[in-house]
Amino acid sequence: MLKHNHDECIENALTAAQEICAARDTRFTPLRRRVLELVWVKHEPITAYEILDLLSEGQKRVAPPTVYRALDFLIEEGFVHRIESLNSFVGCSDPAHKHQGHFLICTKCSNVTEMNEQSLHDVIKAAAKANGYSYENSILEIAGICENCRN
Amino acid sequence: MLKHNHDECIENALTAAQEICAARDTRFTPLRRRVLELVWVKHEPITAYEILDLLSEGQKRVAPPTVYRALDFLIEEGFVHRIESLNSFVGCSDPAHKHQGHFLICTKCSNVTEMNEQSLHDVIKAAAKANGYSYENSILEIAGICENCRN
DNA sequence: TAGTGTCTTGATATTTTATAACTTTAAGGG
DNA sequence: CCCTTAAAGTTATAAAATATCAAGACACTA
Ligand SMILES: [Zn+2]
Ligand SMILES: [Zn+2]
Ligand SMILES: [Zn+2]
Ligand SMILES: [Zn+2]
Repeated sequence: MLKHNHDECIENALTAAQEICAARDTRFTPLRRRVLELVWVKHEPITAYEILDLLSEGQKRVAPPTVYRALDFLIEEGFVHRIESLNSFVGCSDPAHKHQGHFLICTKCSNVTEMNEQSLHDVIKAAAKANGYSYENSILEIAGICENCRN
Repeated sequence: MLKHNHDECIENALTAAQEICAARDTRFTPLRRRVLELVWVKHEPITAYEILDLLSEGQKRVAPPTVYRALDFLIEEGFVHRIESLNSFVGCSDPAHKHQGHFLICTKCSNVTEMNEQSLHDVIKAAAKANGYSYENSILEIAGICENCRN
């Protein structure tokens, strides 16, 4: 992840989510907002139980369903993606357009880059069709070393 | 999965594994053989605990590490792939050449088709490079409906 | 404003998936 | 046969996710 103002980064994500929910008439409750914020605070994949720990700081410990339900909502709305190979979650870089995320994962620094490339989607859909399958969705998670870490 | 003689299917997988291990001087023990057989018996992804149950039939119940260690070996040797999105395991369709598996998963019948297409690998590697990442490995799991189930 | 239905969150318990750590057994080389 | 190492057994626990029921918040309307 290149240098950036991360506070602004978080703020943008929260504002975008707020607006999208208003437009869709879905409820961006304080809890959901807080969980989305926590997903963004760490600019890396975060696990449900890490979120749970952060959420519990300075108050009665929350239970797992609280976190999982909020994550379900955020994923459903397209604000968060799940990284299957890491049992973790990341904020979506393009929440305005619901989509399936395709990811690059750095095995050194754990940073994740989301690829929003139509051509990649097209190739994957074509592969499904070529093998006689209809296409519903796909997960693509590429492990490698990011540019920063190679220098 | 099209009609086929599944007993033969299993037998082929076991024979191939046996020969590859002999060539590599790795140990294809009775337990590992049995676990590989169980992975193949169900021509669908199978979970570690399903294997555990089958393995325990008619004898003292085996413990999880027994299964997970056998699976680790089989994956390492390239005889089995893990399906991340299902926490499950499938036999590899081309064990002679170690590789990363790319899969089509039918959401109706749960059948899985392994794609061994170089062009797909090339596109994925190119996507990594285009985003500044080196390539180590990748998982691609496409969900859809197979040809059989659509008819 | 009280009643009603729906969505959200809280709370408790349990299930599912996976690994750590240590012991015992088996295999292979001299 | 002795020694070393790899494999399998054993016990316990960690990590990830879900089921179920209760309580609260909210909006609609009667
Ligand atoms: Zn996204
Ligand atoms: Zn990196
Ligand atoms: Zn394969
Ligand atoms: Zn099918």
